[in-house]
Amino acid sequence: MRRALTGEEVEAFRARLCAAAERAFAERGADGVTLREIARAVGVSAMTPYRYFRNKDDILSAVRAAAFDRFSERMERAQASVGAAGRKGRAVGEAYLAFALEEPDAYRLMFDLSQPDEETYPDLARARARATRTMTAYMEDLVAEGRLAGEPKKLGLIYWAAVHGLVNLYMAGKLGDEAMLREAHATMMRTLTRGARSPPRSGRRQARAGPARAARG
Amino acid sequence: MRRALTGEEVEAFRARLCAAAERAFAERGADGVTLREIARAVGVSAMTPYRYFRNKDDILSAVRAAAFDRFSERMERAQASVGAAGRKGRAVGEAYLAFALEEPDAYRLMFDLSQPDEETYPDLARARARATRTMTAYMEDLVAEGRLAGEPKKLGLIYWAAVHGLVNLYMAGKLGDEAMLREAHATMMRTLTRGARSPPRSGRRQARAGPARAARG
DNA sequence: ATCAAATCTTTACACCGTAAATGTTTTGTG
DNA sequence: CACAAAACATTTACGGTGTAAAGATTTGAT
Repeated sequence: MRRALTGEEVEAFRARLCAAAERAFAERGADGVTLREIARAVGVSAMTPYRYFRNKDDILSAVRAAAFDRFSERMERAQASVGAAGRKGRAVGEAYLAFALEEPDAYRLMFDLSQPDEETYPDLARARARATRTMTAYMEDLVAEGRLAGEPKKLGLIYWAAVHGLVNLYMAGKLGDEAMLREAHATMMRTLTRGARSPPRSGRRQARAGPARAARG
Repeated sequence: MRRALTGEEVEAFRARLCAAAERAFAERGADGVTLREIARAVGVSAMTPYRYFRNKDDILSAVRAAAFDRFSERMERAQASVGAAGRKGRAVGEAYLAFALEEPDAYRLMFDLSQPDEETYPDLARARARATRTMTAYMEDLVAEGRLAGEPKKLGLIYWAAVHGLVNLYMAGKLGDEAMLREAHATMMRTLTRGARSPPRSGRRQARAGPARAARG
């Protein structure tokens, strides 16, 4: 019988299809893209992609998962590249912005709420969960060192949500140019950090050490 | 010749089409909806909607504009319903959350970045601009009263962006249930407000009066 | 050489958006 | 009343879509 493709070959072809799909999505948006068009770009007949992906949503979810993974890797590298916990916040924030600005189409795709439920795409769910973990992980250090007060996970989500919202508004054209985005981001980070630094009742400078229990435990 | 429809009649029919479109969008998402299906729902032939809207994007943009207007009205009512500027922040924040929770589909549609550029849909652009104004307007009062320090417009955008991001994460399923969202929202508001309250270098309680110049002009 | 599985292509179908042609109703004019 | 014509609505037509099913082709094992 005809030799079955090795796992590597299959992966390579899936990657080629994904690459073509990614380019197409970047140009024409998720729903403006055609499976036939992707097939043409790869130089294969219209139905061949169905051998490698269940359907169009499947290929889309693969592209999205890959984007989440690139994102996570970048965030993880940003965290690893600085030693002091106190500088991780800035490093992560800047990496986040850099990703959104360098890969706006990927970013849009990642957080596009109108895309199908990811419950049926475990790879996408996994990639997304990793991103969530990455975005909240470094908060543990910051809280442990007493630089921020609160529940680390919740704090991480709040920071993440805030920046995510800012990028969204920027992409919707409500924030002017890139410089405005950067300035708003800096202000936002400063504001959040100042607000999360001290315990609720006292305005004094926060001591450097101590577990700094959260206000609402 | 046949009597021309009055403006009211035209508007009424447009409204019926929009209502059907809105329901359809809510069930199947913006791109999963068919013009023919909308026509069927209204009980009219497949091409009739083209008499009332240029094309599918046109009807979609009308639905989105209407959603923005409902949103703006709600925010404006929330601001008008409280007298003291100091309570406007909470009122607006709660109204925002209430809208997003009561009309999640409308909310999703409003902020769907994968929808076509609104440059060609002036009604949508206008409705969106009104929402932006509404979301930043009450910050003027808060800064004028010395409750917050900074440039009001930028502050407003930051608050808005933060809440928007939180709702986005919630809708992406990253925030658990509604109670989690509300708690995260409360924490976020508290954190932002504490961070924006005092001038940068001093931890002392902010005086009640005074123009409170922003840190960066 | 033949077989049969793996791979790829072609065909087929229902549906889509929408342009153009066609039909239908209503009303002012003769 | 007849009728032209405008306004409104429908039908038809076309190229494109996602994808199921059938057909064709390749290729290692026998």
